[in-house]
Amino acid sequence: MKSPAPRKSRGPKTLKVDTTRLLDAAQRVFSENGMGGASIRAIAREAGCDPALIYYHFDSKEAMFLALLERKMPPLAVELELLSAPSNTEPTALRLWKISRIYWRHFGEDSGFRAVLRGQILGGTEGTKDAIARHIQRAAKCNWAIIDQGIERGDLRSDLHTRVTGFFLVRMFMEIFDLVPSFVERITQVPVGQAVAKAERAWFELFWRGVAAHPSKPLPADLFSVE
Amino acid sequence: MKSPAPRKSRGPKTLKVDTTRLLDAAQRVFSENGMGGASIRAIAREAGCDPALIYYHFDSKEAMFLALLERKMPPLAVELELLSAPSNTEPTALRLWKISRIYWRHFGEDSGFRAVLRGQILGGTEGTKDAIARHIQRAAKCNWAIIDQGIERGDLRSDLHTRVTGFFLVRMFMEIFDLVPSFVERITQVPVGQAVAKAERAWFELFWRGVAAHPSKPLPADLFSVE
DNA sequence: ACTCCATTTCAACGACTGTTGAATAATGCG
DNA sequence: CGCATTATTCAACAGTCGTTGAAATGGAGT
Repeated sequence: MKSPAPRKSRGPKTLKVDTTRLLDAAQRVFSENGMGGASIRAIAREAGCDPALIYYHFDSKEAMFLALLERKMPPLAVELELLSAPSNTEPTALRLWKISRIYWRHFGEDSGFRAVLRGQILGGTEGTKDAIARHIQRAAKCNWAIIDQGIERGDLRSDLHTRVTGFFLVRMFMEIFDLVPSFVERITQVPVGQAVAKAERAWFELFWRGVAAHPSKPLPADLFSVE
Repeated sequence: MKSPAPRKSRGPKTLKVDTTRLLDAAQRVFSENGMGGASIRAIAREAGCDPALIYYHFDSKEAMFLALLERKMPPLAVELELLSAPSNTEPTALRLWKISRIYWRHFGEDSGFRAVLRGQILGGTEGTKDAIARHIQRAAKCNWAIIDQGIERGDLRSDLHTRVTGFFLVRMFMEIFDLVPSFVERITQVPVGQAVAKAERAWFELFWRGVAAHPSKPLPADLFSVE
């Protein structure tokens, strides 16, 4: 005997499912499942509603991704813009390290979202790629400014190519977040524990020696305790 | 009036479709479309046969990917093992640079395949992840050996962490191959042209300053013309 | 000539995808 | 109360995917 189809009641629920709640669900699903498993149906399940409801709030899946991007990226850029203000006279090494802390706070635990972002940069629609580029450029300009100011202040080598140097700094941090967990477990057989944190510091020290005008001068003592 | 279904003849064709031919097709499709677009049907189309034939030669799509991996990785490892032999007395900087040339020869133009590999490392089945880890480890050991020998010979800083340093060197080259084309076009608005080659050299110079025991000693003059 | 085997195609299965149109229920307003 | 609006669900469409079982074909061996 089949039970007579326990249909959910239609019409507005007491707990309204609005745009924000859908984006929260989308973010969780993206973060955990990455692009592959992030289907409309999975997001709807996470939000506790029907897949069709998503199309009441968004024009398409792509539009939802863009809305999520619009929600996640500007706060990152705002922090970076604050850090990169020319009036900021903190040591250049500290500012560069803070760049990575900011990226960590906004993207560190979102490995799935990073994977989606990467996938869309490489193979999204033109509209999506343009939107991503605009957001990344806004953040990247801050990194470039910090590097340029570092050169002007005599802290960084004057023969650096600003843009490619910024790319190196940030991308390697992202790679560490993404891949070190897998590599540590399966390839190096080093205890997982603090592997990511150790790799971050090793990378920053290497980077600093590579870009500093006077690499033998010691880094600020409490640099790596900055949150 | 529908034409009477121009069926292909069954049975062996004059041009036999064997394992090699299927792997060739798979490699082309992986390279261009990445994992997402690399369906069994697309590979079959590329090989000029029916999708079902693939299951005559391979147990599953995963098995085909593993076979492709088995065909692509060992030649890379062999080249690296030759380069990392302790009897090799070439300058350490040259050996490190040659590492990147080897990776370039084997993976440089295979952006789709790199993407697939990355995806499988992060989200493949346990069997696939193990197989990939075995291959990567074999190659990575060579890089570690070169770095260790560089330290012993006094060319590299003695406080380097071998494994993480090797990770940095290779991963950044891969990132450059993958992302610089997109970034150059959409974010930096620098002419594309030789951007990847320039980034490669900028990265190697930064890396070398970061790891060398005496970074002020000039690099071998003709380093970057090595193929 | 007949049989057997290796190779190839066909047709379908079930699952999943993004998306849409219609039906339905709760709410706010006059 | 009646009505329009808003929020929600249902059922389906057309497409893709990996995979499978059965049928067909050509050639080799006897």
